[in-house]
Amino acid sequence: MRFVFLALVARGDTYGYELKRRYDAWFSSAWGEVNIGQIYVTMGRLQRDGLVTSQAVPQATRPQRKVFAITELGAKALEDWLHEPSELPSSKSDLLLRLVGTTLLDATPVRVLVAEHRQRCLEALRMLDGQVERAGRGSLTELLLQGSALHVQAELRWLDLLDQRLRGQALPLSDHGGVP
Amino acid sequence: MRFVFLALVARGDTYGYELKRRYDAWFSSAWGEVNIGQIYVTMGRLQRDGLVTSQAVPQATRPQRKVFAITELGAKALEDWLHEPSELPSSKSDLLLRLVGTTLLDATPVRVLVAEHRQRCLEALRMLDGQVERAGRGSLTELLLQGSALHVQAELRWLDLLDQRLRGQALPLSDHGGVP
DNA sequence: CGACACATGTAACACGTTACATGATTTG
DNA sequence: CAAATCATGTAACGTGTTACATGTGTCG
Repeated sequence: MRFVFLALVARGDTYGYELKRRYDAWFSSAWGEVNIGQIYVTMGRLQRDGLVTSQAVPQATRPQRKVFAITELGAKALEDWLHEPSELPSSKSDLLLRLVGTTLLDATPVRVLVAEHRQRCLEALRMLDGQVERAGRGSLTELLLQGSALHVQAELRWLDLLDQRLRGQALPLSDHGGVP
Repeated sequence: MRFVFLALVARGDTYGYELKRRYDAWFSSAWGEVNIGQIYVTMGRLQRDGLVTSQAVPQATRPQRKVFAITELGAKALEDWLHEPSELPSSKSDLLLRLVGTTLLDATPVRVLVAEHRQRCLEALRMLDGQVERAGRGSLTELLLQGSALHVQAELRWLDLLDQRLRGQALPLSDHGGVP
């Protein structure tokens, strides 16, 4: 997130309130609106780290603005970040953690939980598809939503794997090395 | 994570060091070993929140153990957590954030970055497949690794979508509402 | 007057993560 | 003796998140 805000500043000096407008213009339809407080927190941290500077700009009527500008250090950090290899998607999704939890408890209703999770995924997928259609063709929003949809589909496939196991054998798992 | 540890305690009272052994027995092949420090931090927080209690158990020779036990509150919290609807996979993957960053900068080498990202994903997928084969058939490890693989595949599909766009039009994105 | 948009900010919390400190006991 | 193992812990950091405080000017 910090780098997203840094990139937004890199598009031209701004102050917090307009930064929120920029963010929302780009991302609100896919990610929701950003909490204005978070902008000031994040920008404060970026400034602390020397990636941006700020300058107070008084205005005739309205309260003073604090205009942020990216520094050389910031531009370099951004550049570096863009070229770093990205991390793989986290292997610890919320869904996966909960099913792991169920397994650890030897809780029986795994099948039920899996079914419920699948329902929710399907539901989410329907919603995402609806949003995708409403989003402009070729828009960033469309692309972001498609990304989400693909990951939800991945979870559905994973649930299929789980189901196969649950059908095949009584206990789904076995490699815990004998420790209780 | 806190709930994973809580579930491990729910399998029977333990102390930190053995908790690490349990965790590693279940998860190290898919998630790597846990840092021992994290266990004490997490257990401390669980205790602070009343989800576990601890009791010092002196030993003949070795240093004293601090044995954790789950409380009623903890058992309830765990139960509740298991039945909560899980969150959708985060729509803000590291990869996605970086490509968004590239877009915001109007950086030209999007194609290059996409190609590099694809290489890394393919590479990761090969590694995961290798690990899956090495993992026991039907093991938890196998299931976790398959989950990761599916999400990497989702990212690859997303990269395909991106590529289609990059081929189709000069600028990949357009819905930023006209704000700079 | 009161509500609303503009504008900035802070304090606090949760969570994960790691580097480091401490000390005892066993083993080579 | 030195190193490894057992065992516990803490201080600090990074990051995201939100609830709240504060103030001005405009408009109905």
